[in-house]
Amino acid sequence: MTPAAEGAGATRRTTRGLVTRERIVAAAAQLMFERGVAGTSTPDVRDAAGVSSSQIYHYFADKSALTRAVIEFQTARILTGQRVLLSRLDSFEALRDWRDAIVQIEHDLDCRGGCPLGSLTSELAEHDPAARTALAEGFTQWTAAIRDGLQDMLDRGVLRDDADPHRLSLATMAALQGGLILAQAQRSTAALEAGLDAMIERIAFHAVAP
Amino acid sequence: MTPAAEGAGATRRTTRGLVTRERIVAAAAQLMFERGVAGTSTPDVRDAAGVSSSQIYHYFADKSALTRAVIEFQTARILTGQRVLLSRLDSFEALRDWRDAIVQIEHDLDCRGGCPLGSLTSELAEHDPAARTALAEGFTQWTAAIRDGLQDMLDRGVLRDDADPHRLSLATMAALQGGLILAQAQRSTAALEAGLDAMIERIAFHAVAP
DNA sequence: GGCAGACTGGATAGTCAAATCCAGTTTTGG
DNA sequence: CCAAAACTGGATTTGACTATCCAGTCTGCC
Repeated sequence: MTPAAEGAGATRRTTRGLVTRERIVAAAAQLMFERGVAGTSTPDVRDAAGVSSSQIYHYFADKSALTRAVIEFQTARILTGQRVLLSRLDSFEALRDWRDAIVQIEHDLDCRGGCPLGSLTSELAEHDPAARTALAEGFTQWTAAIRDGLQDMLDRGVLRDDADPHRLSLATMAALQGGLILAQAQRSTAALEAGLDAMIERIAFHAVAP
Repeated sequence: MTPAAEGAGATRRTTRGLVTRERIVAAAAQLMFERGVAGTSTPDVRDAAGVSSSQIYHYFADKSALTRAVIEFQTARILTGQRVLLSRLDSFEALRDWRDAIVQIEHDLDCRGGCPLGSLTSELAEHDPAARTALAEGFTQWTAAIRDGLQDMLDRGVLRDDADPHRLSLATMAALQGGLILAQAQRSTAALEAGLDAMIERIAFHAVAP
């Protein structure tokens, strides 16, 4: 009946339908970012997206499926939104620009909302296995983007051979996520700045001597 | 009518009542840690604590008040639970022991649950100001415990004067929180280990030369 | 231009949790 | 030991949210 559910195989929808679907996901993403998943009801999404209830269940099997679409949406949003910065995260200057941009964004938001993926993680990881997997994949891609930049620095001889891009990128992502959590709790970017700065300095420790 | 609500001023309860109250908080804390606040209903807490519904509302004005009590409970639990390790977090050996203990705990939990405070933060910070304040205070105390150990190392000449205990403790807490989030999403302690190791190495950078 | 099916809107079951009420029991202080 | 208050248990009310249903509309295709 409902031909699509989600996923790849099913009969594709019209352009108009896909636009509507995307509008629902975008509205849900915004609301879930602001209020959390549990704090976002389907009537809320309906009103914000300017559609009717049945449409949500036309495009998504249930709220859980919608949530998974939101995770993919946020992952894509982060990766494309930071593409300019991430694609050449291959020098200390670029690292510092990236750090400054993140701190600036958080500052502009008055430290509200944390990380779009991090917030979803603590809310969903333990009772929605599919969501947890999708979030893990999102973090993996994000971390990989950082790792690639560091690998590039290593290949170009900016970093010494004893630098481990994979481990450093994991540590950087940890500092970022924790910094965002603390920013949200304390309404201050101090921990975020300290965490990212410490990681950049840690990476700089592996730089070839000036 | 309900004389207590919570807080300091009101008529104090009997020992028996306080024990019951504590049993409710402990049960709620465990459930909220496992399933999140929204995923924990008052009937769940009632059953887990072995009390009846009305008792919960006898001791707490509403679910929000219970949640705040859980935050204080978890803060106290962390600080006392890590007291042995935190009280003398004043050498590199102690730092590594602390790091190992945290990784071990997370490993024993199969990376489930994240941080008791971190999980609550992303769920509550944006729609419960009192909870956000309580969480911020919890993080501040926890971070201060780390900072005191680093300050001690600085005072004893283990660290050089250019080390900033406050900033280093903030960065360490960020790496810890982010590491726990990533552990929860990826069911692996890799990022937690990388983050904490990087911070310890970062601190070691300030050590007086051997 | 007209038909099949995709798409939409609002109304509505059915479920579950938050919070209240009240009758009965236990504890505490004098 | 006795009264007053604290405490307990379960039933109940109220409200909100998830998910479904169905009648009507719009779109794309021939």
